[in-house]
Amino acid sequence: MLAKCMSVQMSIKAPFDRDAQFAAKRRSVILSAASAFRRRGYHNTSMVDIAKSLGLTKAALYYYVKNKEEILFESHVMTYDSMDEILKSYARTSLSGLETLEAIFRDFVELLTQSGVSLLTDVDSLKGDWEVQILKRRNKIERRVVDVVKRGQAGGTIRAGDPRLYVFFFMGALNWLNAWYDIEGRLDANDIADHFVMQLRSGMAA
Amino acid sequence: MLAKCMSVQMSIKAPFDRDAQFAAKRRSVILSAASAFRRRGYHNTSMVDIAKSLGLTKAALYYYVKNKEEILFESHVMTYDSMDEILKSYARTSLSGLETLEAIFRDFVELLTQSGVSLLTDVDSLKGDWEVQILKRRNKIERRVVDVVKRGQAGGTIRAGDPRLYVFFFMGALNWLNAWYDIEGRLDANDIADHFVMQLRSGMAA
DNA sequence: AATAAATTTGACTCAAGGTTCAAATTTTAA
DNA sequence: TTAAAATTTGAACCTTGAGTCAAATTTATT
Repeated sequence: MLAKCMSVQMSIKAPFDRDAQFAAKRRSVILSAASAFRRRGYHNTSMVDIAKSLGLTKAALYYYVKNKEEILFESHVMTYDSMDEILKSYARTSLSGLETLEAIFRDFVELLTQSGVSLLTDVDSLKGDWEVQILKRRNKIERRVVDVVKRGQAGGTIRAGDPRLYVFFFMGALNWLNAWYDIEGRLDANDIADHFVMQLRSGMAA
Repeated sequence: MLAKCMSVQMSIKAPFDRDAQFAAKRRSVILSAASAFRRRGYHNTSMVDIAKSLGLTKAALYYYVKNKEEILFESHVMTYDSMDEILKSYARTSLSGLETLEAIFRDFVELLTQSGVSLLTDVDSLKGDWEVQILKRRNKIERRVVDVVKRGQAGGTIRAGDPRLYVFFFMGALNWLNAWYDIEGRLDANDIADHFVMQLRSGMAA
């Protein structure tokens, strides 16, 4: 924790390596933990588990992180950052509403199958402000996707119906991915993405 | 626990009330807990919480139940029992594959929104044989639904494609229901069922 | 009313696992 | 080579919550 406090004052002189290395290690702590959370769940993953998978000791983790809850929080943040970026990349697209939705959904599926990032459901284990922040971000993302659906409906590419229900429906599919993806090893990530997008399209096209 | 052991020997003489009452109370312990698990998650729900919501003391719960894990196990069992029943009721139907699937899905949605029963995701918190049993039941149900999809494909009512992926897709939607249903109070359970079935149909029809 | 069975409780034990910290070790820079 | 900073550790601490049990209380039976 010292390192992080120092870094602000030292950043003028300190070589970039320092901070970068610290950040990289911190990041890998969170990613490694996130992957364990996804498979075994937050409460079934102990700090010792996380530490061992990195060749460290439990105590060492606290050099990078305030506490276990912060790890959960940060892993959510990472996921939402990636999703925000995806959404942003389609902000001024010339694609139709439906096409945009398809593209976003495909990127989401790829995000969750390819990278280590995962959609996390243990929001209830976050307390107070942390929980609030994460729920806000989730809502923000859902709202943005809902807007795309509305655009598609206005433009006539997406069928009528409560936009929120459309979004909930396929966000659920996305979420469920975590429960079986790495288990059914024989399914190819691309096949999944193709199928899901196909089902999204035929389920929503006007 | 005595009561349960006795009941076997005493069942000849004992008035039905006794066992029935015990079973009813045990059942309500499990239902009440399941509902809390659904909202807050298994690990965020303590035995004290469960007890309080029934006007009891933690210790009293152990009169009806071996331990906390058994509650989780039994609540899964209850859900799967209900689903089995739904599946069974369409075993010898004359409906097409697609129509059968729609009907099943509608019943599933209603099961999860109307009754206290919930689809539970905390399987990882079950250990050893208990986990195995529950996973077996889940697989069995998924396999049966997959069979319906295959039947629909064979009969030409459902489009081609990996049947498992179809099932995973809408089982995910079903599952995600738990995450937002009772929060968004303004959505009517029937509207949800209607929408979901509509999206299922248009997403899978040949 | 009296007795037995069923049900509930308060007070306790116990283990798991998150967190802390001073000391040891390693890395970096002069 | 050496001193300061960064990183890691072992050994404890501490909180939470599951599970136990003998005793108290309630309910049913004669």
